[in-house]
Amino acid sequence: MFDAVQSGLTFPALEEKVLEFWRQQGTFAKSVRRNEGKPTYVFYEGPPTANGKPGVHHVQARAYKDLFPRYKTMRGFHVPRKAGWDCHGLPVEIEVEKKLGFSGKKAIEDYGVGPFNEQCRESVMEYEGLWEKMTERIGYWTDLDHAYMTMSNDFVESVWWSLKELWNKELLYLGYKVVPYCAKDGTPLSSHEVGLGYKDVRDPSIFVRFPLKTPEAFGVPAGASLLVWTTTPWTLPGNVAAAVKADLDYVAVRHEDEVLVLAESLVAKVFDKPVEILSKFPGSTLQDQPYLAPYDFFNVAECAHRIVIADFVTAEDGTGIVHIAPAFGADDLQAGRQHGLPVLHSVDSTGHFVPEVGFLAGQWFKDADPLVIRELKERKLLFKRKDYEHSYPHCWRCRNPLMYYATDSWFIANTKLKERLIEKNQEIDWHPAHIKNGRYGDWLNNLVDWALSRTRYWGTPLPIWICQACDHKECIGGYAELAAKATKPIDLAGFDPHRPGIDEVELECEKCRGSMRRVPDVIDCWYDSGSMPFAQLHYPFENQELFQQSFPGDFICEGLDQTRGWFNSLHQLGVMLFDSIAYKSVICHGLVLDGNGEKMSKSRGNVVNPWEVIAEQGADALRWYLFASAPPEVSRRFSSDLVGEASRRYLGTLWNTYSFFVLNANSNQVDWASPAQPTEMDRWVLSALNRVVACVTTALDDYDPTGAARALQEFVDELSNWYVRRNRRRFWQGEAAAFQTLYRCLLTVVQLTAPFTPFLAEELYQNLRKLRKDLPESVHLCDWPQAGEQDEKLLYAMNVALRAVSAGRSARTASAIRTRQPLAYALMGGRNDQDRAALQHFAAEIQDELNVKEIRLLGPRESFLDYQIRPNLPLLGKKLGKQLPALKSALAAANPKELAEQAHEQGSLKLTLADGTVLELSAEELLIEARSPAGYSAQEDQGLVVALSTELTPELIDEGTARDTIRHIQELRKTQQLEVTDRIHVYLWQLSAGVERAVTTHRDRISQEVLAVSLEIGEVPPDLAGQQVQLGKDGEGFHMALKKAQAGGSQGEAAAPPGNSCRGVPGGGGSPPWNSGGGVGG
RNA sequence: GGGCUUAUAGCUCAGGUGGUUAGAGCGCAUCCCUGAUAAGGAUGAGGUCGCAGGUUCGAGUCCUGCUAAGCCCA
Repeated sequence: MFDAVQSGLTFPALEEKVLEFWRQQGTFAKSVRRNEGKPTYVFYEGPPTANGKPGVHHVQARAYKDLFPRYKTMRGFHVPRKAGWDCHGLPVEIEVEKKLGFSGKKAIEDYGVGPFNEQCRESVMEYEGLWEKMTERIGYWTDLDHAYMTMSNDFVESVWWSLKELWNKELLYLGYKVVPYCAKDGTPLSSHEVGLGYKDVRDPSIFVRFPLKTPEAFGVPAGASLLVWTTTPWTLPGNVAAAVKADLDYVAVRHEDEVLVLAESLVAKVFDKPVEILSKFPGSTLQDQPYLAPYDFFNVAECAHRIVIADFVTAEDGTGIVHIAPAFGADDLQAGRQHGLPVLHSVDSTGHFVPEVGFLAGQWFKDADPLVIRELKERKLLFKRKDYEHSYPHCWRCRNPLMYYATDSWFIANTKLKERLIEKNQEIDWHPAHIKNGRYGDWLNNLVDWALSRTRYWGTPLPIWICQACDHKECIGGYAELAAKATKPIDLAGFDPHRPGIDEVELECEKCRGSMRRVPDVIDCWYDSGSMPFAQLHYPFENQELFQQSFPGDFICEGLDQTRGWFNSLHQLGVMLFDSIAYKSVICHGLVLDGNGEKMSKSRGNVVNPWEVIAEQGADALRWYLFASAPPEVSRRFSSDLVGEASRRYLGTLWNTYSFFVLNANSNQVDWASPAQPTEMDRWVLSALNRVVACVTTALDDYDPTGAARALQEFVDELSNWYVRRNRRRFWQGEAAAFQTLYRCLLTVVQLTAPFTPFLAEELYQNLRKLRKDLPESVHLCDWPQAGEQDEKLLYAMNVALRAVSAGRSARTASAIRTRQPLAYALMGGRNDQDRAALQHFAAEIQDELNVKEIRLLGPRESFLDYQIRPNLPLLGKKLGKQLPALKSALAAANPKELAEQAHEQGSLKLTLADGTVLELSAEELLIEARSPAGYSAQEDQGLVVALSTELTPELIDEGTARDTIRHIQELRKTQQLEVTDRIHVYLWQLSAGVERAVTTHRDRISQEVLAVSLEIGEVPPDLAGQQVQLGKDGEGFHMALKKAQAGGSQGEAAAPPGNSCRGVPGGGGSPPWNSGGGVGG
């Protein structure tokens, strides 16, 4: 029938087997192909760089990236999945530099850009093999054979096309960008590199006088000066303006014999002694006031050396007046751009002062501070000087302090489309939702133009050529266009668009026939990744129709840190090129932390190797943990133990249930064909199944993998620990309805779990499919299950029953009477009619589970019950407000039993408060709950009362003893390693009086339960070793022995009832007498 | 320095619109059950719900401030 479930098989080994099956069957390709022609669900792969080894955090992203496409495939969508690799960028260059032992651009240029870029090209895919292995092993289905690569000619050409589109829309321009710059190495540093080199240093901070030219204009005495603060004295020769904040208050003060202007709130900090305040005005008053520049080495147009308004000015340090040198600060440059100020490069790109700066010419910028200070002091412009310690970035290679420096850069004027970008962002379905108007919304609101240039080597070359003669500029949008305009022929067959080859290509200027050369920059590699929706298809040179169908994408998923990275570049390019969003839904996942909650990083050495976890727990376990443990956006701690825990709970339970099913299905002749009459339990579990189908579907549609996983987990737990456990006897007896029900549950769960744990799902499915050859050859080729009807009343009733059982077990424990000992009856009461009906409905299940012979349902007015009465706060809170505390104390003082009776009889009751107020309350406004009656072992849960009668009769004691005996014989069967189906001869002797009575009375039952063909009482077997059994009670006990009966012997009379065809299933005769309890009282 | 996020049991996490005794799993201790058995169940210990104020009859939940951690930006 079904393949026997192997014992001792581990999940990792099973997964390897499934992988082989998928490989042989080509299951992934089939799953994509089967929905061709149906609506497409578009997934975009955010390309990783394969020049590092994949870690657990990569597995995390890939788990989600796999889940939703698998789900959508089962929902009938066509889901092509193209892999991709990010190839360009500084990280690649740095890796190669490390390998070659280089530091700085000069070493690269000496080595040769050509050979260097060749090294980069190879390095990019250094660990491709490892990535592919990992991708396959974790079951991430993606088409690696047709992966896009951002360095391929086709990809680069599409990027060029898009740049030309922007060029034609006049969105590309040349400007300055302030970058952290190492003057020694002659290179800008990435923010990552800057972060590597912070050091605490001591720098001068100086207060300088900028004499005002016309202070009378705003009522300040002639001769007054601005008091300006700076921590970089060397930038003062580049000064072009002073900035103030418009809504900050400024004052003119008299200090000794001079008048100084500064922010009011900083007066006390700047001056040691009290000063006289002459006048006060907002910063806006100072706008455009001219001042005498500290230096006039440059011939600056009229626009400079005046006061400007800037938002970034604060009143926290200094004087509230900021010196502006646009060449040496991002804020400065921004202010300069806003107010049309010139950029003075008083220091050149090697870090030395230019010849124009007289006394400083040729000085290294950082050595100039003391010289400037001395010079200012001589000219009496220095007001005061302090030293201060701060953390300042240094070059991680050469240890020299960095210079913030304005360099030439090409920009994308995306701020022109700012409103549209913000508008379109509203269409994106962000997960978590707060990113939309939080982190990403803020970013868009504070948008600045995108600096595209990178003065590096390994990247997409910027396709802009400039005429050496007339400065005419041209942007090239494709290779054919390039070949047509190049002065020398280009062989497009062997063409490489990368540096340095492309640098050699010259064009003829269409304006002056002069020679045009390419600007040497490469572009920001974020632009590459943002281009992937069209560039992966070589659009518009090919695949025009395909692109129309696959843009925008339905779903993308990357780390939260990509908000301003890939998520942003995609959105920017989508809006700028196509006036569209680029993706509809996005999951931003959090970080994977180590077991101590620390970020995993190479330098800390706490990176968990995913291979170890996979070898130990398996890929499904790892995937399941990632899905179930926390929502994607939450950073979670990670350890192999946590994965193991999640795996035991879900995978283990599901496996157990499946294995139980197969074991029993194989040892029975189950009638699978004819529809069997379901029991109430069957109907319940099928309702619960429908509920979980609906729940998982809704959660996945809402991109909530954790909600889906947890619902699934809860159902599997209920299925195993309630449905299967309650129905074990039905399975032993081969009852068709039970098998058909469990089969349906397992098959459906296997389909539901297929996108989450694809390996286990496949393994179970292949075996379950043996019954139904009409099913597809793989679970991943199945349709997603449809949710059928749910019987809400039944679901509610079972919930009540489960709570009653739980309370009953609790009462059992408290009674100190073992569960094997049957009890005469249990009293049960509910809060309302609905709960009481539920208890009645499942009385048989409850009494069997608790091993009581009868359940007596308590009516609402049982006189011996205690009651507790509490206000129904959601109702009364609104009605009474401040009177609530008085009501509570009145209720506490009253006799709850009398009040309950009054409420039951009249439907309402009157209550007198301490202040004499009489309140009339309806029954709904109070929670009247029965409490445990005295004299019983009772437990109560939210108004549900379960009280066990603890009085034992001799008959009950005998039944208990008989069950004890059975239990010990079964134990002996196990220790003698008999098969479940083996028949036995049983010998009992030296029985105590109680045992003898019990065994004699229940002799047939005992025989049936233990599959005894004979049960000898009082006879010592001649050649068998006996075992003594001591029952817990005083002196009760017996000796026992058993031996296996010969097959084909005189079996049957005691064990299997005539006509029962099942092959040796314990308890073939149905329920034992202690489970056939009486009816339901009440 | 700014923005966003997070903070609940030893660990991992739940706790719509404020409401009654703050829950689950794991771990620990004790016990029960036992042919799904390397499972299952019960009980217990373990919480000032990060801290401090405020609003309210009532705050884990709403408001303000602070602290810590993380991410992004400067």
